[in-house]
Amino acid sequence: MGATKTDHFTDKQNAIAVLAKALGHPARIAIMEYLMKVDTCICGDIVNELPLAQPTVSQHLKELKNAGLIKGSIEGTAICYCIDEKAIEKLQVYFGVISKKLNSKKNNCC
Amino acid sequence: MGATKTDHFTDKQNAIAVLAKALGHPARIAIMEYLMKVDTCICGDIVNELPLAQPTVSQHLKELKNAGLIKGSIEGTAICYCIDEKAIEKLQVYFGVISKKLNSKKNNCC
DNA sequence: CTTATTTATCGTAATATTGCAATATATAAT
DNA sequence: ATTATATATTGCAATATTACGATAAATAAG
Repeated sequence: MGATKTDHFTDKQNAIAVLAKALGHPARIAIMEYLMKVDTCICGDIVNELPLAQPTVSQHLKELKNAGLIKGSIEGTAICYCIDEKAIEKLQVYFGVISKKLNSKKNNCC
Repeated sequence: MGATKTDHFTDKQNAIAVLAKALGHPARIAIMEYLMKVDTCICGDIVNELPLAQPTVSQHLKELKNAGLIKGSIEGTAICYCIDEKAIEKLQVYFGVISKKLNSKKNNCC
């Protein structure tokens, strides 16, 4: 097969998986970190920052955008990309809750 | 092509990407949540919990294990899987830091 | 030893991802 | 209008992922 069976899981599970999947590539992590570093959410010198060709970077940006992790607004001939805080917030809360639950359980069974 | 160029990125970036990638599938999110829910970190009734065949579940468990997100210990004929807290901790800290930085910046440029 | 139970591995088909050259599109500047 | 600049899209090859049936491996029970 090869196609993910998304319909069998809850919306919440799929939502987290979409975010995680988008971050599941070092280039996209690097893009997110670059967007963090640059104060002004400057655009496509991301290409100069990464060891990848322009079409490849453009594709990674598209995936981050589709997942809702970044936003982009046209700025003349350039495009201004920046992190969508809401997505990061979701991940932070998700792992925060899990982390807290694990600590309170103190499960040392394995 | 098709192969990820991991060698061009930092170890930290690759490490986060590995964790995120492993969680980038709803079945694996569901497995993690099931392991959270069950007090005793019970094993392979995960198969009964998920709408996937046993070999598929086994494969997903292997990927979670390879990524360091879960641990497994043999318990007779069964296997006891449970979450590796350290991995969750890493993710929680990572997104916590980003979230905090974003809040302090209040960047509303896009 | 044989049989059941549980989990892992192999093999394979379907599909997805990664990466880039070539090309298209869109705005800015001259 | 022409040219330069920035980004997106297309097309394609290489590789990876997803899913599962069939089968293997390993322990437990009889």
